[in-house]
Amino acid sequence: MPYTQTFIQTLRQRGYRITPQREMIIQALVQNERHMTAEEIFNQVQSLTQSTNIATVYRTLELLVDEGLACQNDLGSGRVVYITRRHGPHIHLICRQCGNVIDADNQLLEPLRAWLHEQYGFEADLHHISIRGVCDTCLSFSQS
Amino acid sequence: MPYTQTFIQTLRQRGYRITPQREMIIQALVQNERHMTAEEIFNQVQSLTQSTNIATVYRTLELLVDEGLACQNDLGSGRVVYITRRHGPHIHLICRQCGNVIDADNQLLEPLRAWLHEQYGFEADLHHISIRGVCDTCLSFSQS
DNA sequence: AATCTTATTGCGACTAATTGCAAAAGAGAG
DNA sequence: CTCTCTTTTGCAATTAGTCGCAATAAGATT
Repeated sequence: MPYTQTFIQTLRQRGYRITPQREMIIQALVQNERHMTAEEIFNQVQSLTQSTNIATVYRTLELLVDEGLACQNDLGSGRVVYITRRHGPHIHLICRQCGNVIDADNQLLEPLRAWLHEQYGFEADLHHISIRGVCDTCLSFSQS
Repeated sequence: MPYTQTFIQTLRQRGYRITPQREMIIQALVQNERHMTAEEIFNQVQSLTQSTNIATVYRTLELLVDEGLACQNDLGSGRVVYITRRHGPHIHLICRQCGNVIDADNQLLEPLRAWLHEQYGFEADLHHISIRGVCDTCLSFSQS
């Protein structure tokens, strides 16, 4: 609950209007503390009140991402997932053969981030990054 | 032309059947030597023969990606683009505010690739990677 | 509390991409 | 060349996500 309020205060301070819809969407995302699809969030909000629309969920999530409060990730499931930035940063290694997702440590990204900033003035969002490839298991399969 | 044939031979060797549709799709992708959407490829193939379907284009492109012959990238335009892996590797820096795409050098990715392989046995596909963030111009805007 | 301005919402239409399934066709064997 | 087996295709339906626009409602002002 308190973190939900922090979220809402931040948005208010930045000049955005706080609507019941936005409150409920943020609450769903904060309380679950995991990757969620827009539809999962929509269903949770829907169970509280009928007056919500999937388009509003998408728009609110887009706002949170744009404001740097949430991360958006395509984990290859055919649906984009969202999570708050409160969650510790990590790399998602997505196997393009079996579809498995491995969570890797992201310490190696620090030099990359620094370099991109230095060379291109680009503030990279490496908090939750997805990298595609082939996993251990699938590699040994194709060798045998 | 010769590279198209190399492509086709590789697929044949791996047990895939070569159809006129696949040949034309591969040819379009190889000859253009740039990022292309599925629809662009479809239109080019369509101009050669009517007997093609957009679903086949998507399925063929998916095959090329799975077989490591092409790269798939979401550059934030709302449409996924494809390019052959013959093209030199690089990083796409996508600004989440203005949508601009900067092409960066990818030399810094080598240590990351080596580390992912060592630690997780994961063969990362860092050939054409997309990184989201905020660009130079948009950063200085928000500061002023 | 009433009014005003403008951001936000809901709706329906639309787009990009995927999927299930029957029909078509590639490639190997005879 | 024909037959057979299995992959691939085309089609139509479906899904995830976006967009334009009129109606609604935050939040500031009085």
